[in-house]
Amino acid sequence: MPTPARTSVDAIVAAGRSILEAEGLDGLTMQRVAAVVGVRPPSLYKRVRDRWALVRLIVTDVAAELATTLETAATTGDPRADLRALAVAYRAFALAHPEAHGLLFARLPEPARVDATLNARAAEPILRTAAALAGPDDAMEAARTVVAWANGFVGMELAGAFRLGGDVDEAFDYGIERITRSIAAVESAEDRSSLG
Amino acid sequence: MPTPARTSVDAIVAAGRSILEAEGLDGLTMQRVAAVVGVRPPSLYKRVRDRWALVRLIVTDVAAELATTLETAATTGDPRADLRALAVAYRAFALAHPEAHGLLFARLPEPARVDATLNARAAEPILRTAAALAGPDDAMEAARTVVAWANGFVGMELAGAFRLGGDVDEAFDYGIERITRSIAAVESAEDRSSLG
DNA sequence: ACCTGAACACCGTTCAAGT
DNA sequence: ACCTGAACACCGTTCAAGT
Repeated sequence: MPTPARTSVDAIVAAGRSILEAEGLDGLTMQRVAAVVGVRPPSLYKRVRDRWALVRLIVTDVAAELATTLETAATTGDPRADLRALAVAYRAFALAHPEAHGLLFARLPEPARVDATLNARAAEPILRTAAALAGPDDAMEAARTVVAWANGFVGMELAGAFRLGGDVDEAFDYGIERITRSIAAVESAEDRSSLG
Repeated sequence: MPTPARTSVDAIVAAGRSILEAEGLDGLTMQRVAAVVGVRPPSLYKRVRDRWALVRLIVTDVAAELATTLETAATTGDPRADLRALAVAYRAFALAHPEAHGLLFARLPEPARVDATLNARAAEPILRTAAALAGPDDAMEAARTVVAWANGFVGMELAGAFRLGGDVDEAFDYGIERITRSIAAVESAEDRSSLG
């Protein structure tokens, strides 16, 4: 006799994300997840293969949310303004979901790695903006430079690595401004005057 | 009746580092460490408070090694060449010790966090070089821009995040060159000609 | 079909008892 | 002093038995 489902993959992923954010990856246990969705731990294995598969589902969820956030962040049409908006949106996302963001770029075992196409979707707005700024030939290198900087910046911020004083917001502003300038194929008038 | 010590903190840390690099943080268990150093797990608690304290000792060891590596990397006296040398040395260190490097910037629980003074020692060569290039007023922001970029770049490289094709070495070269140029207080002659 | 208790292998950690 | 076996609480995972 069939029994009605008492939970769902969506509920499990949602519970997992909230536990992850509250207690970190170590706190994300199958037992905690089961307790939150209201089943016994063995029942989770009807929906997800194992804990790493659950982590993969969570990371995928986070990556999709980030991709959507970035897609809606670059809207002005001016590549310089768009690049700054992308960096600001990315940083805000990371600070709002520190554990989830950490997982996005953590060294995870193969079964927890997110699909490459999703990776591409999140990268697309940056790649497009970088191409507009640096020209098609340098687009990939320019995009990687921006992404590496932004990723490293918020990663260090979240890891508490900026411990030598100074204003972190100021360093962020300085960074995005200099990097934008450096990957631009042609200097703007302001660049020349401020460099003089 | 006193018993001769059968292991040492140094041996435990060394074993821990080698297990970490071979099997990742999840594989770094007190049981594996005990087996490698040749004692039973409870004996480890005579030398380290708990597993996170051991992680802290390991991270401290790695950070000290990185600091020494960076200190000996910037030697030409030319800040542009030194900055590139620092970036190259940092990347080589990270690629040679991927798990250890990952730990260096991971979101670790408080008891595993490394001492701030060691942080400062590792940052010093970069801060000095950035100051020579960007001037004293922008030194901190410039150093943070370089460090964020380098850290993000190798972090993404190690996490397998560069999956859209293109040459990763080329992106690294492009990045360090553009960032160096962008934080320099005064343009060099080559900058002007290549920007023209 | 889905859920569960029981079970197994593993882990971190404590502690009394050994030398 | 240091080391150990035994023990406890916890974890991931499997599986036969329930509905």
